[in-house]
Amino acid sequence: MAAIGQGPYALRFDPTHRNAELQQAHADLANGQDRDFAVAVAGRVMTRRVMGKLAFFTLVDESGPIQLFIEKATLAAALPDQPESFAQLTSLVDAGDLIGVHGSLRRTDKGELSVKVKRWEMLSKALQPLPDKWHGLADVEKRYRQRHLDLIVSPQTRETFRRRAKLVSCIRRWLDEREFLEIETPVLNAEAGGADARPFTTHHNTLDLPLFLRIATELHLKRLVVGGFERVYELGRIFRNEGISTRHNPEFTSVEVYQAYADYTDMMALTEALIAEAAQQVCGSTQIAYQGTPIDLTPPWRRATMHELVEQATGLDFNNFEQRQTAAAAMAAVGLEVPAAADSVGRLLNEAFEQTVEANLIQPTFVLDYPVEISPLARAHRSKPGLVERFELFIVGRETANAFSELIDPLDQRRRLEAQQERRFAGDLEAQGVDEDFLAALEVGLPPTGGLGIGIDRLAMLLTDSPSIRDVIAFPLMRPETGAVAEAVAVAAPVGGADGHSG
RNA sequence: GGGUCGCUAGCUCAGCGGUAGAGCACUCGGCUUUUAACCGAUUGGUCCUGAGUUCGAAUCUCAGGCGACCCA
Repeated sequence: MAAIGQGPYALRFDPTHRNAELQQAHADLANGQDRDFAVAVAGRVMTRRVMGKLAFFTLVDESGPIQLFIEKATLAAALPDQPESFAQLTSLVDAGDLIGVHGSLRRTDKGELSVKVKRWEMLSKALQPLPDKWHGLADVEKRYRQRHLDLIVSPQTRETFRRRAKLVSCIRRWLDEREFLEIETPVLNAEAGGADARPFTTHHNTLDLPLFLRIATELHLKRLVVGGFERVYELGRIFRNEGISTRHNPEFTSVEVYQAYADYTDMMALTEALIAEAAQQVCGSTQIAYQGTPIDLTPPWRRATMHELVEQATGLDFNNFEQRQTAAAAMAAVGLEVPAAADSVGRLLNEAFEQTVEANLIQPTFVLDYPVEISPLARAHRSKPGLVERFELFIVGRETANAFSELIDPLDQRRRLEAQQERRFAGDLEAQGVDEDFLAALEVGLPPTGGLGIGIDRLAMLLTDSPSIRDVIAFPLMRPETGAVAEAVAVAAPVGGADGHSG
């Protein structure tokens, strides 16, 4: 590189066009014709075809590819003082390098719109070769661990993350337009509440304080509603210390929405409208396909109570059961498992639901009216004893949203959280504790409020037709490869006081 | 947590008890209409790790690592 008087890593370059713009604007150029139109484009060289004094490269920018028509005579005429420009371009530039070129347009005899190169410069030299240009990255593990390579060689991966970005911005826009205010709440908390899940733990050095990463944004958002913000939301990352599967990543993204003076029926309407709009924006239709199955997201969606669905699936009417033992016997009689941890009729109902109904809810379905035992933050149902005003939305058998008429009675809330805390003391690591700051806020007065949480990753899977949550998370959590573990431990252990850039 | 499968060159893969291979990429040479360019030559290896069986192990056995999928 030194031989041609420039370094391998340029400072900057000014492209005049994106490749796709050129393809579109000059679609009328006939085969074999030149167009004296000055352009500069930049991108990554993906393929090279050199044949003596003529060469064709494919240059890809974010918008797509364009061919470079590289003719020795053209380069020599444009740069009479640099007779070696063609030889340098064809010998020094490899597939994978980022270059910028200036030239005019020409459509080749074979019909490929090309930039006829007059000048070129190396913008960034690649030291590592690209994956196989034909097969790409087939190894799933490498795709996740080296996502940058996956993005370079897989248009499908690029499209997935474009769609995810569009989904997120669409949700924010939709809520902003309806005067919901996005307020960021703490990730680090002394108490992890708002959901049943094991939290990650960390530690604040100066305060010598154990802290938990949030498992939900619920409690803080409701405190903001107490404070007078009648419509709030937060779209952000939450963390749950649980296993990894095609549907679970330890950090994932949710949007929680709270609307004062609303109840769970209002949240149902909101959920339908928001997700239908997102599908329309991201997929161009509310009728989509997921892994070959047609999914119709056109509102209104099916609504059914948990009791109805379980009865349809099993023949068991849980309204008839007052004792756990009776319900357990009935479940066993129809061949369902009866876990010991499910210590009430309500928990058994939920078990029966999970075992027999959940996976079959393919089309969007609102499942209504959950047992109070598994819903400590939801308001008691207005007419059904033992139940709460709660729904979960299922699509392709997966829980995609969860909403309640929020529990606003501070005394009832305290009793519910204390019951949860007892379960925690009894060994249930996912049970919540009592958050006194939250309860104190409720005592000031939370208006009647509807609350909703949507799992962004699962929605993104649906709208990008992705079979695994890792396909919609750019850098999913992976166990370090062998060797990296010992190294990481060695680096982490002895450090004290050096805080890097955070000061 | 259990089961199944995978791990060989930078990438995609073959080899399955007897000298570690192919295509692409890289390097060199040739070529003015290619687009998986082509032709010729060269180069490239911790066969995931360790132990065992064997005259001999990428191959068989065991243990471990990482991953994928299914189940709980």
